[in-house]
Amino acid sequence: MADLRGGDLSRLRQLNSLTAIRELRGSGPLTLSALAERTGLSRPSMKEVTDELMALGWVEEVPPSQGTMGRPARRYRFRADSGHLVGVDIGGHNIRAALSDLDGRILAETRQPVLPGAPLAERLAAIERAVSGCLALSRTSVEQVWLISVGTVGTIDVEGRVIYSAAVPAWRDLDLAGALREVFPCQVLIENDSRLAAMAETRRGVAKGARDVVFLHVGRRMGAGLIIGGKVHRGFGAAAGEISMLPEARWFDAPEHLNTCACVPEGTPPEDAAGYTLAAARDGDPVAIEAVERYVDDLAVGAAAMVLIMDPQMVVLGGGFSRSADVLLDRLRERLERRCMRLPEVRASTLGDECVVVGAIDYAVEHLDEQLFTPDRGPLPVTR
Amino acid sequence: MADLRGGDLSRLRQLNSLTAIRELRGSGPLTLSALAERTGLSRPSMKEVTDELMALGWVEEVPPSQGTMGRPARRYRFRADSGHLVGVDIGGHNIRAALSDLDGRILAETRQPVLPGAPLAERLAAIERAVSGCLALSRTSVEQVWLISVGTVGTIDVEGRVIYSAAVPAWRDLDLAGALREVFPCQVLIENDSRLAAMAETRRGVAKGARDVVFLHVGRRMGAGLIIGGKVHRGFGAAAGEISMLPEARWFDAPEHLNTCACVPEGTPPEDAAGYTLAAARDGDPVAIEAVERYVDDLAVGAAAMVLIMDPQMVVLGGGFSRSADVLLDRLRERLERRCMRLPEVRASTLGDECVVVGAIDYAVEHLDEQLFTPDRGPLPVTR
DNA sequence: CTGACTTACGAAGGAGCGCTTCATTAGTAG
DNA sequence: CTACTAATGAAGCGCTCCTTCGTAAGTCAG
Repeated sequence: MADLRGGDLSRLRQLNSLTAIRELRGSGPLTLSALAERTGLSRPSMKEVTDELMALGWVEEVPPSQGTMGRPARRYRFRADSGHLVGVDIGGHNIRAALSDLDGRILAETRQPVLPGAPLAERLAAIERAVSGCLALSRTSVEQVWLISVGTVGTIDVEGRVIYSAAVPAWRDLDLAGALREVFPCQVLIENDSRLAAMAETRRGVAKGARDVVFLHVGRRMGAGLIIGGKVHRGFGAAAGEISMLPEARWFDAPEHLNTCACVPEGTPPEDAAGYTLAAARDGDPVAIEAVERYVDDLAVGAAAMVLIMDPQMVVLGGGFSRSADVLLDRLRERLERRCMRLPEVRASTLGDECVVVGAIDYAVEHLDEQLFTPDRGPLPVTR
Repeated sequence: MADLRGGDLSRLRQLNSLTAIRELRGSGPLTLSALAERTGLSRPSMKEVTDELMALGWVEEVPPSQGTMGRPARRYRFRADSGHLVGVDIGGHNIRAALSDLDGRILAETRQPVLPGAPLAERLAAIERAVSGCLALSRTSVEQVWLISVGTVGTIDVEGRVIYSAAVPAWRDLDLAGALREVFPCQVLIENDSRLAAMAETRRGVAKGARDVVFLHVGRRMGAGLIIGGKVHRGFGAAAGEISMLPEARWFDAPEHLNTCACVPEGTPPEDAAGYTLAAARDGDPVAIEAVERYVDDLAVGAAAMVLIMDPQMVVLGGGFSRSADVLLDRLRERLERRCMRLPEVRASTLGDECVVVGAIDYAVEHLDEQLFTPDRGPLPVTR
């Protein structure tokens, strides 16, 4: 039930302006006639609307397309460059940042390595360096950034305070949103990284267009993100997807099967062990295959729980181990098939390491849209 | 992002009419001034809207309230009696039906006993008897019924075809919606009964107002229904909530702890065994308590999985065993607290056996609202 | 290069909806 | 009976969108 409310005449104009913007955002430059047809308005009215939007800086004219019959029509397009969005991925070893326009098109990316045990101040400084780097790369000033969207491990409450973070202990109880707001003069959004990755996959990855998606983060730690009805599902206490806490789901220690496999040569750094096992399994090493089988056995229990409870359209395998999806996918499918009523599609992430940053951007775009298209908050800033 | 679309001037009127209807439905009879204030319109405009709605039969005038200062204001109210809704609960042993007005206020209820093994035709006949009974009780003709909403065990696909039903094998592959549509000349909705019970609890039961709710059906069979964002969550293949299929969740055989308890006297009919055990546990029988502990141990695993994955605001315990909620609730809470990051509220259903019928009615109301308040489908039938 | 054709533009006039304003009406309080 | 209160109903205005028309700016055929 949409939040429709009638009202003044001016409200009707507002509604029409917003539909126009939405159409322009959705499909490149459009002529007046095309816009009129899509929005259902007459051409003269459409003209008035676009004139207003141009004056406000939301829309601009582009050169008419040539070679058509008849008088060339003016074309208009959404000014995606009238503002910018920043996405940040705060990982254990790396901090990634990306800058995008208002359509979520990525303009620049940077990465700042950081030691897992680095103190708080150092981490925050690295975040600032990563973001500034992006801005510098595309010659954008920080005032042009409308929204910063951050993904990190752990659970984050509604106000952007970190509740719990196993990977980055220093994060606990930190008012992350507040700390970032002091550095960057704009709105700050914080979300769990698995949820943002899930978002990215449904917006531009392998699950594009799906409404209900379960994203499995398989890597040195296990995590999950849910998309329900096309939107990120946070849960009442922002703790949705934490199935790895349940011993019976057998997720928490699952990676140990890969880490402690006998096939891993002595002296291998612990963070490379699992990767080695997966590679060995691909090459047919029976010991490694045995370890992978046991790993997927465990992975499938928690995954089946999520599938049975949610009945999603698709399960997406992401995170570090998803590089070895060829070794994992069929095995996971086979086990899910056995346990679930209806086997959803099971696919591997296509976005790789950028998954979370890109998801942060997509999350920001969604947030922006929501502000834009929610009546009573009115078309946002004007002619920046 | 609301489904806002601008358009014609008449569209604005439509929007205003709908908000007026919504306000009137929400809070009893209202005067013009009150309506105007709530919708944001001016009084003269409001008058025009209500005149139109009266002409269409959606709204009627009621006598003005007396004893107020100044000229008594006309009062208007939504004509909830201008149409009717029917809810049906197809259980193993009973078929319940209820008739309500368009606000979901229940006007009549009936129950038809039916044998678990009854053939298809007999069951359908019982449904028809139950519904006709309701109509007769409140002297309503079948033409006045806008919507029939049915709850049943098993999974039902989008078109109303039964995919799977453990309790009623004859149901399998039956086009239930189609069969009912042949008998009743109106729209037919089919849903899983646990989901409808969940709906009832969030609409008028113990979880009223909550947006994310997990409903646990505890009884001779186990089931679950999810409410996410205030709406029933079906899942992509209408199979959401089927966690009892997962052996590791330990739900499927959980009731056996109660059924086969040594405390149950020989000769007790099998359907009463669990109830006996629960009652004995309440009275302090240590053997029964032991069985209940084991039962809740199992129940808590699947429940914890749902809580960890969804992070709901509330868990509602419903179904036959919830009559013994006093024996179960604290034990369940204690186990969930141990397993989950954040313990949601855990409460017992307050609606009892009528849960599913009432939920069916609520589901019908929601469906109606959605049709009503979704633009482009326009205010439904006129002056019935 | 010219004329026919196609398509878009822009201005003018009209209808619908909501707003404000003001005199009128129907009650209660003293 | 009079003063006061609050709703009613009618009149006039402004905004938004619509339809209709003549005009402008291209392409295409000869």
